[in-house]
Amino acid sequence: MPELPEVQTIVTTLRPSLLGRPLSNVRLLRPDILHPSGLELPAKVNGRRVADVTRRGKKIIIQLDDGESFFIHLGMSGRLTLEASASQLPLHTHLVISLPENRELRFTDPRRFGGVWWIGDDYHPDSGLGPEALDLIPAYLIERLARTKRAIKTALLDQKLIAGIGNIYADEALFAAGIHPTTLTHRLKPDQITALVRAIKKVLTRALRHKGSTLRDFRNADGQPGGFQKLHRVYDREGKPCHNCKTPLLRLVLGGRSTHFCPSCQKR
DNA sequence: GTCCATGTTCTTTA
DNA sequence: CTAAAGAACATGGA
Repeated sequence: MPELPEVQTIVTTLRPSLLGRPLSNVRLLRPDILHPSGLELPAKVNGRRVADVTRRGKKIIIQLDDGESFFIHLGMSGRLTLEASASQLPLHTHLVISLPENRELRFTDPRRFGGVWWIGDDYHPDSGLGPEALDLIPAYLIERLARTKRAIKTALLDQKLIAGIGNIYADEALFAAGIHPTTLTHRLKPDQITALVRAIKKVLTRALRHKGSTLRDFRNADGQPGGFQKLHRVYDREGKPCHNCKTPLLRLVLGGRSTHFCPSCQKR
C-alpha cells in the first residue's frame, strides 16, 4: 500500500491530531513488530507528548517531547489510524496508543511486513536512504545511473537511490517519461533522465493531490481511501488500451515485481 | 488447491 | 570481490 503519496497522506491527516498531545496506555499486542525486540516501549512513550510527525521516504517518524523518536513503516498492508477508543479493534491490530478525548492511534498490519522501529535520540534522516523523490536533481540521477547497469524500473524501486517510490509510481513515472522499463540505466541519455525526474515529480504530486492510491488496503489516518487509482495510466491495466495511443498495455515481471507499460509509447 | 499483492532484506548467482 | 537476480518473509483475496 504505502508509497510516498500514501505515507505523506497519512502524515498529513495524522499530524494535527497528534501534535502536542500526550500519549498513554501503550499496548503492544504483537511484540514481534517492535525493533529492537524486547524494548520497553510503554516506559519510553507513556506520558510523553508528540513534538512532531514527519515523513522520510516511506517511514512515518514520530518525535517525542524528550527528544527521542521512533518510526513506523507500513510494509505492504499496514494501516495507521485514529479511532474512537470504544470502537472494536480490527484483526491484526499490533499496537494501540491512547490519546486524549477517548481516541487512540492504532497500527494494524495483516502481513506484518511493517513494524515499529525505535530510533532514540540519535536520528539520522539520511541513513540508508537516497534523496527524497520530490527533491530529485537531474544531475544526481544522471551521475548515479551511469555507474550501474540494471533495468531502470528496478533502479527506481531502490530506496538507497531514491526514497519514496514503489511499484505503482515507478510504472506511472516511466510511462509519463516515455521510457521502456527494461532500459538499462547506463544507456539512458541525460535528456531522458531529466524527463524522468520531471515525470516522477509530476506523478507523485498529482497522486498527493488525490490523497494516494487505494488498491485494497490503503486508508489515511481518518480511514478514508485515496482516489488516484482512478487516474493510473498503466498500473494494473494490462490488456487495456493506452490512454495516448490505444495500444493494449503489456505486463512483465522485473525484479519479481509486476511491471506495466505501453509497448508503443515506451520503446527501448 | 493456485497465483498474486502498494515492501524490504537476506541469499545465491554471475 | 561486487553487482544483480532470486528467494523469503505472512496473510488474504481472486
